[in-house]
Amino acid sequence: MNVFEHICAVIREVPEGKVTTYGRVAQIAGIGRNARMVSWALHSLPAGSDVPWHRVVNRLGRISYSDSRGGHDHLQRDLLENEGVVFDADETIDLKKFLWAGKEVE
DNA sequence: GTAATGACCCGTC
DNA sequence: GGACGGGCCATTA
Repeated sequence: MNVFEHICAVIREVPEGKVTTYGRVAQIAGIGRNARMVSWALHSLPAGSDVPWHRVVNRLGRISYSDSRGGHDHLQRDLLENEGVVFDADETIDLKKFLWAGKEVE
């Protein structure tokens, strides 16, 4: 199976109001430290995908979107805030409260 | 076919 | 405690 589907499956497991990091998704997806593949997957995600890609942020809890993609990152932040995720004054998410534990704590 | 890049993470200085 | 570099695997040129 393509890692792409693995990554999508993991991201779909992320509940609303929660966020996860690339490394976490990569770990759960079974690709270890290949967080870069996660970024690639999100970058290659179709427009009508059921994957909440906006819940995927970097390890610091900041929005990752092609280095803000020139200013279109506000969309992702808006989606997260709409789900109950609060952002810091520095556009950073409080991972202590919103970081999705994942399946590794089963 | 080879070479370079990538919305990143971890380890070390 | 903070900053820098290297590395993982897959995709694209």
